[in-house]
Amino acid sequence: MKIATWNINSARARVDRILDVLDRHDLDVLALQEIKCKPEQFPTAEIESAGYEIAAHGLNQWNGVAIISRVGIADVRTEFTGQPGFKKGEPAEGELFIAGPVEARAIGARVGAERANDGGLVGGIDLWSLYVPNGRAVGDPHYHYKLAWLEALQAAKAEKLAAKPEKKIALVGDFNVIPTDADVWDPAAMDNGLYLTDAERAAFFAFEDAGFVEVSRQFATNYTFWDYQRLRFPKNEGMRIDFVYASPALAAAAVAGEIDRDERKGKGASDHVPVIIEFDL
DNA sequence: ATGCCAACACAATGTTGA
Repeated sequence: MKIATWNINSARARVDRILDVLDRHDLDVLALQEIKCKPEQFPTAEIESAGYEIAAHGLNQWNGVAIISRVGIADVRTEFTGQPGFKKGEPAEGELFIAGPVEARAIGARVGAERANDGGLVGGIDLWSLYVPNGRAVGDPHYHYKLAWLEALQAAKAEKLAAKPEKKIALVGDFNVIPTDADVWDPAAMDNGLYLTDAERAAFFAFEDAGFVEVSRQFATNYTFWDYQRLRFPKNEGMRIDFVYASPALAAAAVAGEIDRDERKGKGASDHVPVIIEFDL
């Protein structure tokens, strides 16, 4: 099964690129982030015509996540257990951010499963398409929201994995964290060190402590994001912030992978490129 | 080469992102 994750930066503005990536890489499943629309605005007809089913979650023009699959989509969830929300404003004394409505930053579904006679699902992967909050600036309420969001995700998924260690779980998406200094062209260029702080990195690597394995790094070394500004792509001044965490049972099945750097070329590219993993399933 | 920010809502700019 071939799975990819891609921060698309508007699904409506890049329908042709989505269709091209599905076809070119022969993808079974594509997890998207930043679809920037509501489900009813999503380019459903075009993608269904290519033979895929869609589960999309978007509340407004911000954020939004989706899963596209030609191997089935079942048991769709639009938030994870304990997912924090956010509200603008000055936090009260002793608070780091104001809890508010849960944003459209996570969608989970079982893909590639069979339907048993009793109606239950057998096999497949519990796949989550995730768009981690950016954080805006170190110390900003959005930054604390980002850390809380990652910690809540890690806690929720660590619990699931501990309860069923043989489960195939994939946590894929835009983590908005630069895990090591090798994952950015110049660590000193980052505003206030955002994406690089010890707290962000600890939150990122906590998934490993829970048993998850980041499976893209063994197959690919290049960046996944290049800013639109300042010739970042032609100069290859990028960042690696999109990842595929797999539970042990799933990670063992990873046989190939790539980061589709060419997808950043040309007019109308997203600022992120797809990260693709093939599982022997 | 791959090229100098883009998408959205809304109706001129403002918000957001990384």
